[in-house]
Amino acid sequence: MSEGENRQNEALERRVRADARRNLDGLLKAAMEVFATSGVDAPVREIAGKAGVGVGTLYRHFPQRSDLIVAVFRREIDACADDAPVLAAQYPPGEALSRWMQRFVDFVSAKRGLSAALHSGDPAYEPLPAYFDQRLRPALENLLQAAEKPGEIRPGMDAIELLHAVSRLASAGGDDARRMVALLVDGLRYRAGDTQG
Amino acid sequence: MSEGENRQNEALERRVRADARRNLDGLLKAAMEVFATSGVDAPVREIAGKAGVGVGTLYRHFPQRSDLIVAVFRREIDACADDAPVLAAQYPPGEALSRWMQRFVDFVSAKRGLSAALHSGDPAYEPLPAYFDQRLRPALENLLQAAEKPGEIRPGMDAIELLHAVSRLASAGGDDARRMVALLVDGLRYRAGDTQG
DNA sequence: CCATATACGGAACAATGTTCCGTTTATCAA
DNA sequence: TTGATAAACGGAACATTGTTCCGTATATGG
Repeated sequence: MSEGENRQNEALERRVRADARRNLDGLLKAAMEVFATSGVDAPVREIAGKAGVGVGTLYRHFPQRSDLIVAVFRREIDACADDAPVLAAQYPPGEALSRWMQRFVDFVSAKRGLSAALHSGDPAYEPLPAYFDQRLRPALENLLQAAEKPGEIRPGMDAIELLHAVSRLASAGGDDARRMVALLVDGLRYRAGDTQG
Repeated sequence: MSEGENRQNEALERRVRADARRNLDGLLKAAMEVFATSGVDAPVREIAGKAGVGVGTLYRHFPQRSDLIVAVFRREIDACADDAPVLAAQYPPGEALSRWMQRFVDFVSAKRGLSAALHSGDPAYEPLPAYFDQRLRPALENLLQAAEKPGEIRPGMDAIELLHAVSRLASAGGDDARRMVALLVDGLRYRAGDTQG
């Protein structure tokens, strides 16, 4: 290959058109707003309308409805994961765990439809649980290990399993969700230090 | 009113036609089968087809899709409630509670879509949670009270709240669901006998 | 066996996800 | 600046599914 052709090895074949990027951003913004008010089941046309584009344009950027939902939720997951180390540095292990759990509950409760998408089983949403696990599992694992060491909770709890369970409980929303998650965490504490059956 | 008109006070105005009853039964049977294989989201036409009737007939008996779903699930709830007193008589309170919970988990897990319908929030499904609560709450309340008395679990747990939480966890299905519910029940045991803060 | 209320079947309608394609336009190079 | 062209756009059209409507068929009671 000639050096001229190779300049900027990636992004060689023409950069994305400005209107395309504009519309993609507008669609994400519109979708976030619509999902927040009407829920994730809102008609595609409503989102396209709010973004000021045709449905064809929407489908060019997000080949399936679910792709748009996934794109919107993806960016909401990071902030939650990043809070884990902060709380770990700020509180004793057991309390850091409790607090992050409540933080997580509030997050899932606020995003109506996240839990449903997560547990739908529909392969179209598969990238969402994948990202969810990849990002949140290490966060929770660190908290669990820190609390295991001094014997505050039972050892060997699987982080993914716990994460999924809590996200299910969280979908109830409100104080019920918070109480039930607290109860579940208390389950981790029950007979935590036992060595005999 | 004359005594002649009053004979058999209810069912006075012409008894239901035999074909109507036949079709209603057939629809329920078909729906149960279809729900079991294709899930509760299966098209109405599939159910009508399997029952050998037109969609008009289906809608005559079940004005909304959800009414059919509710009708199918309703009858599945009773058997579960009736097991509570049996287990209570057979095991010590704490174990009876654990065992019934697992029984309940298996029940909800088996009926894919029950949990979703239960927690959808759609007013069309309102009769379902209502029946669910009415039938299962007393069953669980008795188990809880029996286990509270000897101090095996913390007092004051709300049966409905617990029921809803467990049905959410149960929708995961499989061993994960069983483990998480067991963990939640252990939460009830954590510091059960404490009297000071 | 007739009259009639009841039930039936399926075409038609409405809402919504998705595809298609003729039209418009941003980008690049001359 | 301007023209060629690949890329993106818009929205009509299509497919699927819940629901309604109404002309037709039939079970029931006399």
